[in-house]
Amino acid sequence: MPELPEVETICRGITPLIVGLSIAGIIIREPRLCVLIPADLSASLHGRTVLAVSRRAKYLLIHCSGDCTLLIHLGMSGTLRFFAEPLSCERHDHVEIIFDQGGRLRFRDPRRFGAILLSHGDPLAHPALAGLGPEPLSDEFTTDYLYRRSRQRTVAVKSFLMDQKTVVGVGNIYASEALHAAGIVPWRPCGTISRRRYALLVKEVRAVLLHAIEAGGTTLRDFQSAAGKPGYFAQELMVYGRAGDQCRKCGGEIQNIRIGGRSSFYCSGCQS
DNA sequence: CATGCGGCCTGGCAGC
DNA sequence: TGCTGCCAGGCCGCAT
Repeated sequence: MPELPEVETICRGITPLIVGLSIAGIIIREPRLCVLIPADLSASLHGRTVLAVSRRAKYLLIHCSGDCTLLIHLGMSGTLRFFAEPLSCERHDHVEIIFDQGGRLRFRDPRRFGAILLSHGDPLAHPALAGLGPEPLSDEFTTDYLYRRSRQRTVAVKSFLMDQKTVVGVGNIYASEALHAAGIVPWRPCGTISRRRYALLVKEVRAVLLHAIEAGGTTLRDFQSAAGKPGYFAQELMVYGRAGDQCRKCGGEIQNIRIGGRSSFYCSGCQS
């Protein structure tokens, strides 16, 4: 589910709801998601105040008092929702953070590919975050950077783009979308792409992500914001999930092939 | 080192 | 209706 726009949507959604609240406790029903055992996690968080919420790559960072940060990854199927009132929990409601002021943050993740980590000190130095590439919406993500990094490499440009060491936050949906917008066929070896085309790709990656954030993310099946609302970018997808349909730009037929084990969508009319 | 693939999990859906 | 197989937004570790 969640690529950068979805995580950003959650981040913006929960920030005004939980900043300033203090943590009364944490309920962990599925310990496999957490690196720390429940008792340790609970002890580490109890009594701390939420100072800020931010996003790095596809991780959500909940910054707490005492130099302690909760890192939450939503995996493929995770959602994070805030409830003002206690509600009975459902299947796959694995973790819940309860606040002294009332309200609770609930982490649901049917496929359990998500993770909850705890960082002391600088969260960006945490092993989960330390080796990641630049943020696509930052100044570090430039044509030169992508061009230089891709030289002498043979991986498909789509896999290159989805590699979180290249650039973070771009997953299967937005990689297909950005490559379509840039007119680049997804299987092209990344080392054979010109600087000029990378310039366009950088621009289109940024554009598609910003556009998706504005729409509140893409809801294919179960993504929802912290308030439980779906994202509206699905209706604006140009290629993802549209195999056999007409390209909205050129009328060609959208193709679906597998690259690096992932479904990849493109239009042979617009992309080369 | 770079690349490609299987595995981790469950649910939903198409096809029989 | 019910079963089977396949697919799914991510990422890690292993074999080549």
